[in-house]
Amino acid sequence: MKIHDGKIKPDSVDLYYTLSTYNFHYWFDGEKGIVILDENAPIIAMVSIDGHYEIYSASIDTSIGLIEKMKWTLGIGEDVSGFYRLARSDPLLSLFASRYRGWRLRSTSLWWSLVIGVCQQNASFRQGWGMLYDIVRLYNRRVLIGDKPVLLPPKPTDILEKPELLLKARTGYRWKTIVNIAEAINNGVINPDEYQGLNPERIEEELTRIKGVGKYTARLAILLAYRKYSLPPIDRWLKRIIMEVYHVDSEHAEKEWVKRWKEWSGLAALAVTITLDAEPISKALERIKKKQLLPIKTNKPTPINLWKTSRQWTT
DNA sequence: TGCCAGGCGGGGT
DNA sequence: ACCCCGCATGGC
Repeated sequence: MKIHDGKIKPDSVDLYYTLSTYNFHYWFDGEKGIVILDENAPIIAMVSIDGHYEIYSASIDTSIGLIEKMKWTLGIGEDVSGFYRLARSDPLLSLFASRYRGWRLRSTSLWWSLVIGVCQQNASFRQGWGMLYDIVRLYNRRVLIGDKPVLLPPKPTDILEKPELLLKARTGYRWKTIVNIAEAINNGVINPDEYQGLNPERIEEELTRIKGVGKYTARLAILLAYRKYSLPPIDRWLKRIIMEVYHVDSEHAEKEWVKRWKEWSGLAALAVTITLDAEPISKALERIKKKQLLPIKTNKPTPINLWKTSRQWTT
């Protein structure tokens, strides 16, 4: 049932960029997108790009702080001027900084952030997001928003009840890692609610205790779930780009990145994938050489058009 | 068709 | 501490 509505002042935030980037068609339609405020209850906000929102909850019991949570999830009120200041004079992201200044990271729960990370392991952009798309479709968890059913990501317990669906979702050998994460959260070995106040190094330590979760996956999850940007998730793809653009060797890539981006290293890493359309590495390097450093119009799936292109992925 | 890709852990040195 | 390999899939 609807428990609240209103309008947020997005301020300097562009809600279209923020809601559309790295999203699927069932969660963003070009005008409205969902923001999950409580994945268990569940409590969901339907947010329009003009700032109007409606909050729906499956139960009457409604916790306070929902509007704050919604704003936080969308990066409203977050001061990212430091990031854009650095980006302005950066050879990779200066164009992005002027064109996509209103973009903010849209947060997801630690659980789902980790699943996102696992699906990027040793896979192309297309393959990884295809897995995520299929996971959501196959587990088919739904909640009513008004009278309309909306898909939600599966809960850890859903995974533990039907782990075999992960193979149907073509996650391959990654299925085991996803089960490990679900178990860790279910057992309380991992406590997502306790980590917001910890420093990212400490969270990374905790998360990498899960077998199959390494440095890259942990850092991507920390970035997406807690908006802590100081530890960059640097994969083979970004490492090659750093070597090319900043003229450093493989061993110094991370050091150079952090030296340049400081506490914004994680956010900058994500921005690079957006501005280069997550192209495979050889294409990405060509784009850099040709100074095509803004997203292009294409029918192939990219971070900014995934919400449109994923429509034709129906399994 | 046979590579190989936005990781990772394990086993060898 | 390193190096190196296998790993499920799908896309090219």
